[in-house]
Amino acid sequence: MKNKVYDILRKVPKGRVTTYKEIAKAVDTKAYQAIGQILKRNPYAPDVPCHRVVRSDGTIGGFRGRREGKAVTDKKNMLKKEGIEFERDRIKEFEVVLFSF
DNA sequence: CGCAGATGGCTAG
DNA sequence: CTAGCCATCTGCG
Repeated sequence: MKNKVYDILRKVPKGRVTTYKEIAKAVDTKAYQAIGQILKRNPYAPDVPCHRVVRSDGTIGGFRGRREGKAVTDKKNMLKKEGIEFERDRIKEFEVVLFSF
């Protein structure tokens, strides 16, 4: 199923983001928690833009868990370049850029 | 190669 | 706010 997760996530267009829950639903899995792990240790770094995945409330989520602050800035910068505005560590137009499968 | 521990986000009270 | 849940990932022998 994780394979599907990657596949789904790869479908996310530039400038859009998704939530762990949405992915879980898309892959027919209730363990959206596992998505966090998958993205954290994203083995498909270039194929799967894990930085486009956020929490259900618009926060970037576990991306700041380990590299407190530094990685966050990086992700935010990447998303910002794609046209996603950030409010601190939360997405501003989250509902707008939110991509539904 | 196999097992166990730990992680990560969402829901409910 | 805290605790629990499910699926996955990592480390060690």
